[in-house]
Amino acid sequence: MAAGDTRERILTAATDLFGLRGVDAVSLDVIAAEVGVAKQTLLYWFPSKDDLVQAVLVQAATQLGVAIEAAIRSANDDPLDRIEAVVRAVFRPAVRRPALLGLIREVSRLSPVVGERFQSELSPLVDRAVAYLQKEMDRGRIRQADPRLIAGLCYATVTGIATEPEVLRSVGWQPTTAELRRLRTELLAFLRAALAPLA
Amino acid sequence: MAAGDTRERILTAATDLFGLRGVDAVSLDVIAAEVGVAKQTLLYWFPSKDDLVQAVLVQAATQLGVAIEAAIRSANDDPLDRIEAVVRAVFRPAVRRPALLGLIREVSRLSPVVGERFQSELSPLVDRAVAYLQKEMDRGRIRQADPRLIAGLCYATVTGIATEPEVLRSVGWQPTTAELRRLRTELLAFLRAALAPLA
DNA sequence: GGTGTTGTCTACCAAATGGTAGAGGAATGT
DNA sequence: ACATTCCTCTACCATTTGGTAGACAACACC
Repeated sequence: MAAGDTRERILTAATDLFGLRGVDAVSLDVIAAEVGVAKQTLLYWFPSKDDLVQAVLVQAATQLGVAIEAAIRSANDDPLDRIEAVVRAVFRPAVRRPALLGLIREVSRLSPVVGERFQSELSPLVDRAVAYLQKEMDRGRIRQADPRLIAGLCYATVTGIATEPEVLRSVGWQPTTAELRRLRTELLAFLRAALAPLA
Repeated sequence: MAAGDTRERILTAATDLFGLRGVDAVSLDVIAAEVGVAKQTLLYWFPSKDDLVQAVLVQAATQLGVAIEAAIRSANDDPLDRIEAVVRAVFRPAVRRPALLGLIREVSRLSPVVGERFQSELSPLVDRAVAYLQKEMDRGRIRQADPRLIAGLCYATVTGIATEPEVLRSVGWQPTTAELRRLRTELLAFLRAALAPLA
């Protein structure tokens, strides 16, 4: 077995399970069983459950950051196009692995030290986004508003819709490929309308 | 002590604690301590934790339904005004007791039977909302789109923003009264822009 | 006064949980 | 050949959790 392989597999399984059922609801035994390894092996790679949670969050934040970075670089200058590119970049992995965003929702419940660590990992990204929104508002290319709250609202919309399929199911939506594309289309139209400068 | 008082106090404490920390993270002992009563007293009123969770959810859904119903009746005919009234009605209790919406987010993780019970409690409300959106789209008073997904998107935005104060804190937001009003104002402007018919 | 009924309690339990102790196998370096 | 380091394991433990058993007091009904 290749070195580091076990660690990787533990991280993957933990990300899926934590995101799906919540950190508290998933025991080390369950993760160990999923990976096919003894519990002590988990505790060898991650000395405590908190350490494992933190590693999962940091990895998730890093992957998210990379995906967003790439999306921004490849998009054209128009802010709505740029935001659309970011949403597309986030939407794809969020749907393929709903665990990832679901996990972020958990941060508030974790021990403060883990939460702070995660937040410090993410805050440069957030600051940049807010500054960008402010700049484009000044140029009149998106609707005038509080850029901090606009960032929060966009985040809430995207995260909420990507992590609550059961809510959509309650309005008769099914997670088929076609319906997923439709959802993404509607989400983007929704955000464009919400952000476009008033005519 | 008045009859039914204990039961009421258990329900209230359980709603707060479940919504704040998650169902799995809150033990019966903690709830009992919060209420100031023995654990067995909880299990007298609610034979199992699942029963307690279900009671909490049904009560929350009922209260939500009543608040929305009242808001709709008192609003004027314009659909955007009507939606604003509903959001205001939901926003107020959600902020005063963030537990309530936070709990609804938990439904997907609970035992299927509890989830279904809750959904059947809520689905008439949802169906009505979707039908209403469809009607107003046909009349051209809100933007043409899939009414089911628009309902989901509005829900995701409101719920997300009301239940994730730590996300807002990461953009420098503080939960003061003034900031709360500002948040509500921006949320309503965001939704109005997202839903208004294209010019 | 006796006989339920209702509501609360103390005492207890089996299972699950996060974590410790330490053995052992397999590479690797010397 | 031997020691060391790396990785995984079995065995165990203290604590916590949801839940049971049953005592006890207050009250109602007759």
